Amino acid sequence: MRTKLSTADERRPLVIDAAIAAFALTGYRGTTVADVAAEAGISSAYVFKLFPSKEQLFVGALDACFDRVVGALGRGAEATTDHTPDGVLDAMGGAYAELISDRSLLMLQVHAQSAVEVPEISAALRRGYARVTEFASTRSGATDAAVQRFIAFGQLCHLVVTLGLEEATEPWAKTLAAGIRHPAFAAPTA
Amino acid sequence: MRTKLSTADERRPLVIDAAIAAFALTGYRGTTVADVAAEAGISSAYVFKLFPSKEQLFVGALDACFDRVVGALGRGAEATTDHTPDGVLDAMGGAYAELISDRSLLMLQVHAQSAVEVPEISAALRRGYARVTEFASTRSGATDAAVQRFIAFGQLCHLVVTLGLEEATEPWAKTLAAGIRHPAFAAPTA
DNA sequence: GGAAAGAGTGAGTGTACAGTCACTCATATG
DNA sequence: CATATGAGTGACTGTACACTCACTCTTTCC
Repeated sequence: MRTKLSTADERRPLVIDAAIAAFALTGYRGTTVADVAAEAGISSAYVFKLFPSKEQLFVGALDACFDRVVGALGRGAEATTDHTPDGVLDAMGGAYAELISDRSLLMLQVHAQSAVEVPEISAALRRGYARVTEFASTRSGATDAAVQRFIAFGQLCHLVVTLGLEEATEPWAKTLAAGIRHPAFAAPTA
Repeated sequence: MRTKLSTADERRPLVIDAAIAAFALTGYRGTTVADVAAEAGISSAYVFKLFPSKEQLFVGALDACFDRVVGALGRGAEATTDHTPDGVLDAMGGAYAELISDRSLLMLQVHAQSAVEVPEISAALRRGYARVTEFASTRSGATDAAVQRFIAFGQLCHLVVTLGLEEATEPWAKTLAAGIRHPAFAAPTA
């Protein structure tokens, strides 16, 4: 049979996945709803039946992105044997590096930061960073300074990946990328 | 007299200024050439006489942005009395905080990072960060690790300003914004 | 004065895109 | 079978935007 119907509630998360992938490539303004629809394998008209607007679709993708980030941090923290605050933060960093190996989740955050003039997106981004910061803080028990440093190097990681500096050979690029955990070197999760 | 002609070479840098302001608000895709033209007080047709394309206009604005950043770092380094590597880096940080007090230069960098799928913009951004990193490194004489940290906290600063966390009261926001030099507290340049 | 060069614009053109609508088809249930 | 519900779409609309072009007005220089 040509058609395989599923329910809207089943379809929505799949469209969110497609939205993460599509928006990660070209950002909020640079990506069309038709792009997302194509990635999801449905018509764009149906995307608008599942989500009220492009804006809400992006917000849904961003929320899902932070769900995964927090989940990864939690799993990283779970897996480490070094239970000192710094040890836990370090394990979270490793888990994050592994999570973002396909770049989509990372680029989505970068693109969201560039769409903060849309109030709903700004709010979602704040929500997301609030969750990440609070989780890193309470789960690790690290000092505020250590948590701040953790996030700062996370942001540096975004820059490094965005500019593709992991494979660059220029000295300045190596300075910035030093020790940034490349997916290939990421510690196994289990 | 109604009209006050100036030469194209005089006009171009003014349009660059306008482009920095306009693109800073809504990013590369979210800003129209008409927005830039309005900011510059000329017609959009003339913007296209002065710059070959919107893309080149954005690249011009981005290059000018990094000119100013490097200039500010240099002036900051010049002004400090603490000539240790860390002292110089710190002075540069203060100068940067002051420079970005109007947010335009900061937001332009954020938006550029979200437009890296445009090759020319990606190249300009790499050029810019190369200049900043190399300058910070050679001018301060600091270790690679210290320079990396300098840039990492610069990126954190971008996040803090983008999300407006300087004035936020939530604990997580204070954790991220702690010690980020707010323009109001920036050290005087001279 | 007059001609050349350049500053600057109004009015377009072609295209792309968010969102809508009327519709078709599949499935479920009595 | 009949009818209702909901999945899913093709074709459309209105608008916005990058870029062009033919044109006018100003300045300069002989």
